[in-house]
Amino acid sequence: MEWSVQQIARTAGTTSRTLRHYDDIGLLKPSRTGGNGYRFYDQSTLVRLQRILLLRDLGLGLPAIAEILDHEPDVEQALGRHLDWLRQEQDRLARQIVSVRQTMEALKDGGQIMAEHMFDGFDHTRYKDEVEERWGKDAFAKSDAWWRGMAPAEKETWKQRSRQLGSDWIAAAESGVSAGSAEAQELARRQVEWLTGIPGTPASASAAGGSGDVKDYVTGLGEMYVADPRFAANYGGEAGVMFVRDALQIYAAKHL
Amino acid sequence: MEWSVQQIARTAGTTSRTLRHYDDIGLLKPSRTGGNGYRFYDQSTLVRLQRILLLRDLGLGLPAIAEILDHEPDVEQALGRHLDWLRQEQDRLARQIVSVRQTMEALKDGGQIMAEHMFDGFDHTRYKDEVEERWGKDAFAKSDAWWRGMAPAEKETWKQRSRQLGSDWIAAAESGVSAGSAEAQELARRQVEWLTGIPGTPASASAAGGSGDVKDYVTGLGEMYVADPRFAANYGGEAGVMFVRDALQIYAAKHL
DNA sequence: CTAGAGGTTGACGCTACGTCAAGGTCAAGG
DNA sequence: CCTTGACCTTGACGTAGCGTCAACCTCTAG
Repeated sequence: MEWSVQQIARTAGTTSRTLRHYDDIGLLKPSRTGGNGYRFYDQSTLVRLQRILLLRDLGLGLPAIAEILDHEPDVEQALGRHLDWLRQEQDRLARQIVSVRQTMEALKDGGQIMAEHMFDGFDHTRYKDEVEERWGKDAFAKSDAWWRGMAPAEKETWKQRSRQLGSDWIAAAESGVSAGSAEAQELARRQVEWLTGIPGTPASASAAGGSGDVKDYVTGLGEMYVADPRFAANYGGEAGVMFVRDALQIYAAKHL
Repeated sequence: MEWSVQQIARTAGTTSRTLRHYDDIGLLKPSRTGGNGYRFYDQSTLVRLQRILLLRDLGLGLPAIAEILDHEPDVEQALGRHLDWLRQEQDRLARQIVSVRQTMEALKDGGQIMAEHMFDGFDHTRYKDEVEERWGKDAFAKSDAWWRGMAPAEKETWKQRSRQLGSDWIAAAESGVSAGSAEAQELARRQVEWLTGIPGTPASASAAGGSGDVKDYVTGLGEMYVADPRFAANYGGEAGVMFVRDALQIYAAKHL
């Protein structure tokens, strides 16, 4: 008993194109090929096809399926790995769903937010809670008022400096220089200088006088960067933030 | 102020290749192109890039992103649609996870299961609960014993008939003939004949005598096919099962 | 003999870039 | 002036799994 492509395709619930594809990649060869090139399939190939389709429905890729069918003992191990992969995908989707909903809420709160902050990589309000908790409500209020009072052009310049600092840090970290190098220390100096411009922080308060607070503040900042995953994204991954932290620590010990 | 590809790429946290791609597809054109072909970007293009990357991180496709950025009012609607899509994907993954785990458990229970039933498209035990609930435990026990007592070759023949019937139904449904046509009615006859071979069903009990039960049974069978999504898969989708149901109903009314 | 159904082999299309390959451009140093 | 090295350019292939023509045989039934 043997069948043509269409017959097999209908029986198994797939298409002839799929069968030709499986033939091409060597996943499922016809049991016989006629002199006219026609493909014919028998029972054993049909069974193999149905195994393939079952595994495919479970979400496995064709190479993985070939692996399983050719080395049967690995089947449970392979399924286990696939299960892990499926769970990872679900987690990823869960995170994306949260992000999308947060974005939508932010857009509802004020359409302006989008144009001004949400989409330009410098969301000043996003850190409200942390700033308040760390440095007091007063600090955030001052800082916020300062920001809102700024002209758009000034804002742009400010944001630009922030971004430039970030990318310079990344470039330095990737270049492989040490955290104590002159290059890194210069960046640390710029970072502190930049911080001095933000009102409500110990750095700005002591811009003139200079107190021991600043040292702790700068050192603590580095630790905070490392602990908070959002900063990792801005400083080129985990290695990047650790580089920033070390550079700031060394700078604080030497100069503050 | 303008920057080169690499500078923009580092600032925004992406690669120059991505920028060239966005240029190619028209998603993000450089603000200026030098006589030497070099791409240069300014502040506004940088902002646009950052919007693009934000939306990309939310999982949107590039065409969707272009849509949003070019017709801003649609942004929340677009995000809503995207959210729906993300949820659907999560559901799909959830179903796959369940399937994979079931398969793994089935493989643990008896490695034989795989070779004999699980993978050959005729999982006789899969319907145990439904069969018991519908026709009583006795019916399932009989049916199961009958199946287990069969020689492999006989089993193959039986499964073959089942598959052949399935694909013939699909072919008939797709050919566009009506449920009352001679072709469909012949299939219905074969289906009833096939059912007669399974012990423990009203169809087999009355194979000789013929009682009113059979009519109800066959009619009910059609309804069950329609209600159960697993059958839809075997009969070429929703339209397919409806065709089968109608054909069986007409046949039962005429001949039983 | 001629449809018509069904078969074949290419080959492009789709997502979003990664990854060579081959070759200009530009600033700095010998 | 020439070289080196960093940075830029335009192709073009590869990826996963087929869908979808296109152009062209083959077989069967009327």
